[in-house]
Amino acid sequence: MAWKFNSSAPIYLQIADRVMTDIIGGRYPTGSKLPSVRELGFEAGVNPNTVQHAMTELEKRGAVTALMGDGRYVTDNEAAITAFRSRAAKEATEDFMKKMLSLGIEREAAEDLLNEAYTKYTIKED
Amino acid sequence: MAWKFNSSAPIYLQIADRVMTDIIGGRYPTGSKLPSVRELGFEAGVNPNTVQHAMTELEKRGAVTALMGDGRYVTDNEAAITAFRSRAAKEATEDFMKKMLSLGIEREAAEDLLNEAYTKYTIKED
DNA sequence: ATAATTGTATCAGTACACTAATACAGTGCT
DNA sequence: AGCACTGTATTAGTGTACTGATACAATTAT
Repeated sequence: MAWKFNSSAPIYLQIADRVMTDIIGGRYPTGSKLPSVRELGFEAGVNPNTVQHAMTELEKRGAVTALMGDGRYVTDNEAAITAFRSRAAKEATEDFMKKMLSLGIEREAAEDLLNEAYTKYTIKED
Repeated sequence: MAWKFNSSAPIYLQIADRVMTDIIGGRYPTGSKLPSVRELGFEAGVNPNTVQHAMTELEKRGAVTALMGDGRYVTDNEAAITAFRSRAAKEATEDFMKKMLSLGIEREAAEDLLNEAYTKYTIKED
């Protein structure tokens, strides 16, 4: 099934972010082999060249390494991935806080909303 | 001073979102007059046509109304703005929660990070 | 009426994301 | 050696965001 893309950002960046999140979240484990650009392109419903573009981005960030003729691998540097996770989490958290403040929503109300969201999500999952 | 834009999303949408957030946050009060497209274009450092595009977007959402030859006004429908705020807050909250979960960060850790962010922010402000 | 300010529309040009097709380069398997 | 798989590169074409210039339309103030 083709992935869902947001028209407001370049597809290659959305692919890069998704794969990056999958790496950080452990769905592509440390040192594991990634699907080929052709495979991912088929899965996502985009041209392999677009996936290639996304992967180049992830190499810039140091998250993956390409081996000519072999494939592409998640970095085996566990510490680096931990650092990626910390950074991504911190950014997401601060962005969330700033967004809520700019909407005129104070700390307590924001925490209440978050609790509500988690509760609703948890109930759904049980 | 020109606004800061993220290269990964169309500028007109970033302008639309910023103005929308300013409306919801009360920096453009209910029923108040917005800066002209030329004024905002100068302030943001973009072409007036780009601002026009952003404003058309906000009109689709029902947040602003244009009066030919006069100017552009925030809707005077207080309830609608409250609804915008609730929706935006809910979306931001759920996006945050999903992002943290996909990063492999559980509820408690996420709440800790949020508390940390607020504490740090509050200390800075005092 | 006239001037000034507003929103709106159109046109041409630039930049770039994305597609598509194709070729080439390197590795591993048989 | 040969095949199948990988990543990489190149080229051409399409769509669209954005700029810039310009013109027109409508309202308000003088």
